Amino acid sequence: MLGARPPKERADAARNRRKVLAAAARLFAEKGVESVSMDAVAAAAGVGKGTLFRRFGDKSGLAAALLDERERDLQQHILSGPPPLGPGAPARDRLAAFFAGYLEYVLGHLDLVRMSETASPGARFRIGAYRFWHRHVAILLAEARPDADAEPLSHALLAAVSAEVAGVLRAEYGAGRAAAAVTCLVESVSHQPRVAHDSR
Amino acid sequence: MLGARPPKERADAARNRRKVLAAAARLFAEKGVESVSMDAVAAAAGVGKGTLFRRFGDKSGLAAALLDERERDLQQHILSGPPPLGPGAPARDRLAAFFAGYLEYVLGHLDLVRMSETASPGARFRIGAYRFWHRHVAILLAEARPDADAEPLSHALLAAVSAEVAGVLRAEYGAGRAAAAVTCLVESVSHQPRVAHDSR
DNA sequence: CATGTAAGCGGACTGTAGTCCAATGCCTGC
DNA sequence: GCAGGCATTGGACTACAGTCCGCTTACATG
Repeated sequence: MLGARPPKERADAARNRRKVLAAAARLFAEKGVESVSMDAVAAAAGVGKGTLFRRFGDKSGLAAALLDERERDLQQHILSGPPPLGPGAPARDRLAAFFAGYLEYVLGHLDLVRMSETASPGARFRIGAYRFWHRHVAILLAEARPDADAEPLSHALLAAVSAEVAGVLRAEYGAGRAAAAVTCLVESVSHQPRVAHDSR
Repeated sequence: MLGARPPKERADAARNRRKVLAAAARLFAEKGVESVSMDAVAAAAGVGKGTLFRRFGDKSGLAAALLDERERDLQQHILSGPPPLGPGAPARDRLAAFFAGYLEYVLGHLDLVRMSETASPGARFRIGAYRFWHRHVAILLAEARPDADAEPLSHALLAAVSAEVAGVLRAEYGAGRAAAAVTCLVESVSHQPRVAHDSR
């Protein structure tokens, strides 16, 4: 079986991981994500810098780890919650519900998500969670718009709810108009277009 | 009058600006944008680091300055070139033409554009050129979709052709499918939707 | 041409992300 | 219970972006 739990985590490693996450959560809440350095996190957690980086890779990895729980929550709702977010509703409605929910999630943790997406170039697309969202959207989109190329189109749609863009939308127009614009975008794309009028 | 050419540029300053731009262009072409440090640019140009930063603000500013000429070219075509990129075609067609042209521009200078957008957080939205593209798209969109909130929606559309997203699209699906997806997105959004069937 | 002055200059300095490797101590097999 | 191997550790180290400020020099003015 593939899920043979690769090796195993040593006890001191697990302890350090918990210490780091606790310290990071506290510091980020206290001083704001931007102004907390990795040195500060390491010092507050009482571990060395090397440990921090070995475990989380880089700053975006640390942010992703902190977001993990919230993400799983949304993922659960998608996989087995009530419609329209969960299964059972038409693809169009599930798409709209997902984007609304995801936008809310991003705006609720804007700084953390931004860091997880921008700390290193292209970080956003390598995070495991992004692959999940992309897959979900692509599957629904393929159903709603069988004429379109769902995979690249899904990346294009998800671009609109990246932390940077979501942040600008809310800052410039407020949360309400931001959400409405995203919904409009998603509904426009998930509608099957009229058949071309010169369809021979 | 406002356009009174604010102060004026000192001769040595102009000379240094040219030296920096030439050196940066050469270094970037030689070694790749990512692996050239600002120190290296300053050294190659024979100026101090302070000069470099005073003039261009930060690394994204330097990249933007190098892209300036190409950008003006596209802007010219939009403002006074032949349709559908220039004026004279229906808004929907102009939108599609703009996004196709802009995607080509981004992919043609991917590393430079990426740096201009990501060197500092939110840099993309502060660059003067972005404001121009956004304005252009918003005006066309307001015409094609008077029912929609054109300004935030334009940000959402432009997100799909950011350097990060465009790069991933081309890397994963090739330039052809990337362009097709962007076109599909834009056309979907710029089509007036069917009137809701329960329109009372 | 002489002079005042402010724009411009440059490089030392700071703070941060991320790397590296010798020392440590956890776990496994006996 | 013990020993030996190897994952883990931690902090010194590197490289880089961006700041600061005392010195220089181009230009306007008389």
